[in-house]
Parts: sequence; structure tokens; C-alpha cells
Amino acid sequence: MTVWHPWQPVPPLPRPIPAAVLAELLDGGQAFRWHRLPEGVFEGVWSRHHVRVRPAPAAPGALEFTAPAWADPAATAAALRTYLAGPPADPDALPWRSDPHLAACLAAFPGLSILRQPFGETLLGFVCSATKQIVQIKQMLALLAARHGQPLHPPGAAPVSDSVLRHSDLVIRISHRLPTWPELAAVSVEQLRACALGFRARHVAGIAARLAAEPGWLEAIEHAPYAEAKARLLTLPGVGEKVADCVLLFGAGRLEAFPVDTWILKAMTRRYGLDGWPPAQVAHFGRIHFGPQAGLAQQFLFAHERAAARSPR
DNA sequence: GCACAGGTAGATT
DNA sequence: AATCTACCTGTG
Repeated sequence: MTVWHPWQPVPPLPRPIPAAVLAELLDGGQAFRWHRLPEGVFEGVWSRHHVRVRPAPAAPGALEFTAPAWADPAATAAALRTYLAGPPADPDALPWRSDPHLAACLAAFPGLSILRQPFGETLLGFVCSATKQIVQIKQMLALLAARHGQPLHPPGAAPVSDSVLRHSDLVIRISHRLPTWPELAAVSVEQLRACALGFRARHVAGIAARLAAEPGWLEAIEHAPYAEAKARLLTLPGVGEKVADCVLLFGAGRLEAFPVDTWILKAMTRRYGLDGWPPAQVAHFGRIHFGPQAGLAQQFLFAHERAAARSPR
């Protein structure tokens, strides 16, 4: 009895993805609902989709995926391709020829790219991300999904995932979608706090209330010009410069968005000699220096800086 | 036991 | 306009 379809190829992506880079792409902080399984397999959830992905054993750079038995593999493959391919991007057009550090980052993570995630889910994830480590952000979202999201599986079917996430002594299974914003509007701040959101709970509740009062508002932002979209996101509680840029970069394909977090601040300070520069000025420098794909450059710098921190020379 | 974590917002210089 | 500081809570 198999609950997963047989492995099959992921439709070709713009660039090959080596196994090491796949980990950075799925589990490097762009998305918070991917989980490592043994033997290089990743299990992830976005929107109504639930998949496992792994490097294709016989084809370096290519990927394979599988979907739950109740899912339509063709539809899943199409959705997965959109998700993984991300917005149109060209790393070669970044100014690596005149920037040795950027060149080193590009060489260290060949094939790294920006995902195209659902807009509303990306907003939720990054509102929860404030002063939290990736592991803990995953816990919050897993709890939110398990308690307040719709089941990924159809009525009557059993969840297929045996992969779990630990939160203290609690074991969380991967079986539900993230709650949508309309669904979140029906969840109390106390219930949100019970999902380990802490002070982020009132931000989530505040956003849900705003969005419920203004139907279509969020959907309009997704397709508005970058500057306008960002200005509007900044009016939401718990959404500042960094979160707004993350949402637009990872959830709307806006490569000009240049989120400046503690890692990028560290990287820019150290590698570009910007000692003492405040985040706003670092962001300005980044947009000028890296150009219209500054957000793509940011992802390479981010990956490189974290890798360097894990294995210092 | 305790510092720290992909920040934000409001208060205080 | 720059610089604090409170805000929650799990993990190492």
C-alpha cells in the first residue's frame, strides 16, 4: 500500500539545482514549511499542495518529486514548477564582474534563486519571523496550520506525512494548510498566542481584521507597482521595512526588493566597509549597487554569510 | 539559569 | 532624525 505516488521528474527549471543548493533554497529562510527527511528528501507544503522533493539520483542538478496518492500528480507538477522557478531572473546580469565578494557568493551557491510563494502565506510567515530563528518560525506556522488551517487531505483520507516537528514536548504533524487571512480573522488573539506567536499574535490579529474589513486589498497589492505595494504593506501592524521587502521578494517576485536583516547588515558592513551605516542607508546602497535584481543578490549574500558563520575559517 | 533570536512601533533624546 | 526600549517565548 503506497500513500505517495512514485517519484517522477520535476519539469525542467531555468537552472540546475545541486543537492547542497536545494537545501538552501527550500530551508534557508525564504519559506518556513519545508522539512528535511533522511536521504536528501524535503517535504513541504504551500497553498493546497503537499510534496516531497529530492535531487534526481541519476541526473545531477535535476529534481524529482512525489505527491500524496489523493493528489493529481500533473497538477502538482505544474504548481511545483511555478513555485520553484520563481520570477524571471538572471544571476549573470548581477554586477559580479566588478564585485569579487558577490562573485564568490554566486560561485558558492550555483542555481540558488528566489521562490514564488503564495502572497498571503508569505505575509503571515514573515510577520511571525520578527526576532525569531527559523526553527521557531516553523513551529509557529506548524501550530497555526494544525489548529486553524484546512486539512491537506480530502475528507475520509488519512494524512500521509510521518514527518513531524517538535515544539517543546508537543509533536506536530504536517497535515494542514496554513489558515487563510479570512480564516485567521475568526481566531482570537489568545488562540494565536497559544500557537507560540508571542507579541506577534496581535500583529496577525490586527492584519486579519484590516483585511477582513477591506476585501480585495491584499490581492491588489500583489500586482501593484513595487513602491506602491510596499507603501501599502507598511500600513499593516507588524509590517516594517524588512518584512515588507521579504513579502514582496518571496511572495510577489519583486526582485528589486532588498530586505535588510541582521545577516545582511552584518554582511554589508563587513564585506563592503559600511561600518556604522543604519539599515535604511544599507538598503539604499544595496539597491544602487546591485541594481534591479538587488533582492536576488541579497539571497546569495545571505546564504554565504550564514554558511560562513556555521564554519568559520 | 540566561542570552539571544531574518523586527516593529512608540517614546525619548 | 537618531537612539533607546518594550514586546513574547523556545532553544541552546
